[in-house]
Amino acid sequence: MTTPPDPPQADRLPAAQRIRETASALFLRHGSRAVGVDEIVATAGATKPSLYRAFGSKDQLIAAWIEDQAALMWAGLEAAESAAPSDPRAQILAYIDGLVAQSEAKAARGCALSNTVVEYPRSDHPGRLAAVDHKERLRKRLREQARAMNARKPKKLADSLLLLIEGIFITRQIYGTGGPAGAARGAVEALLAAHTRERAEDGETPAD
Amino acid sequence: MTTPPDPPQADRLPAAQRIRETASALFLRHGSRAVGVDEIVATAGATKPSLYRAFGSKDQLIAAWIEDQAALMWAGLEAAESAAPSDPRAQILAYIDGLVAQSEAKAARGCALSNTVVEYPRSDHPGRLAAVDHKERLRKRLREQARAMNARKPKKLADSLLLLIEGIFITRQIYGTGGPAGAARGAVEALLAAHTRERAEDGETPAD
DNA sequence: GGGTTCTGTAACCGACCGGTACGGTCCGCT
DNA sequence: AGCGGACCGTACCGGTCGGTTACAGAACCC
Repeated sequence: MTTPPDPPQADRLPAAQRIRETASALFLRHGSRAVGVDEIVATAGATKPSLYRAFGSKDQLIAAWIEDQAALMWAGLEAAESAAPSDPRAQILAYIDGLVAQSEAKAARGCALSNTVVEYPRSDHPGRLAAVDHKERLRKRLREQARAMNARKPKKLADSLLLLIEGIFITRQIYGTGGPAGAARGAVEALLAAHTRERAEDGETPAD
Repeated sequence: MTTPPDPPQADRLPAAQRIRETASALFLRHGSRAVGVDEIVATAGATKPSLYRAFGSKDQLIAAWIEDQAALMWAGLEAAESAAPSDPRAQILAYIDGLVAQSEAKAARGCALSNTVVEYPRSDHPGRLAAVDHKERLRKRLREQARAMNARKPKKLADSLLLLIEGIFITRQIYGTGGPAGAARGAVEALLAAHTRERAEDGETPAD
């Protein structure tokens, strides 16, 4: 009698998955710090014990969310790569174009990974750790692509691109949809040109 | 008898000022969301009523802190401008160099304004409003400087610089002191060169 | 049919959150 | 001398935070 035993009951996803998806949506909209566990389980139509059975703590739920978001990030990168196989320059441009396009979406709120790093400055937070880890790997990947296109200073080029990419994410949050992201494509083209122009004056450390 | 009436009593700053300075330090280190009012007043050697009498609410204290941080930002910009009067190109480079240098400081945690925008996605937060306002003005100022150096597309140049500047701030938090900020100077030089090189192919909208 | 797995109910915890009513102390002014 | 206001601290408020417990019911598989 205590249990009004779940109205439809069937075709419902398991509680852990509902919680994960609901938390993802809420975290994206309001930031993981602003969303409480009570709100998550209430919105998901689940209960706190289910959350803690599946994830152990709110911090670990955040880490799981970060992994999901990182997977999306990698998917975007790989889509850009497969869109122009064996043309690293076109891959980079396609990736940037994708980021700019999604930053123009109404509800976009930058990069979940970067936001989490900002929200949790303490270096021991599991969500922050996961986010930083993926960002390091992104840096490596960009370096590989910079090398693949025979950039004169691949590390500098990759880091310059990283500055622009991260800039796209936060400026979206600061300036809204009409923000500086619109200049990203042109900036990337200029940087790529500067790093791959033939026989320039050159003359800095060859390791860059 | 209830009041052990303040040991030294003299030469102490007023409570409001102690609270403001203490809050600033704590907000910078841990983020304004992670710091509670109890921690602020305890660290400042003050009490909560003093905080609420002087600032009205925690949100307004955050807004006051943002104003302080914005003043520092403007001071940095004006220092760069007066360091190279009537040479907007050198001013931009000096400003970027200053940002990179301070991003290499041990305890640096990016830009307080940008961080606050990330921490408070809701558009009605007084701290966020103040931060966005100053960032808009920064955008205007960069456009003026871009025009002053006769850039071919001053708006695009200014926005490109903004992407790099914001990129410096967050990548500092993601990658630490050895991060992509080191590539900023070179990237800015490349962008300035691309926008001011004489008689290039040109051919885009003249309003940019 | 019996065990296992998954889930919800309901109550609870200590800590901390932002915020406030009230009373005291000290000062300058008249 | 006396008074008012600026300033500040003590003590307390209700609410919410993340996290936990014991228990009960439903569905599934053998």
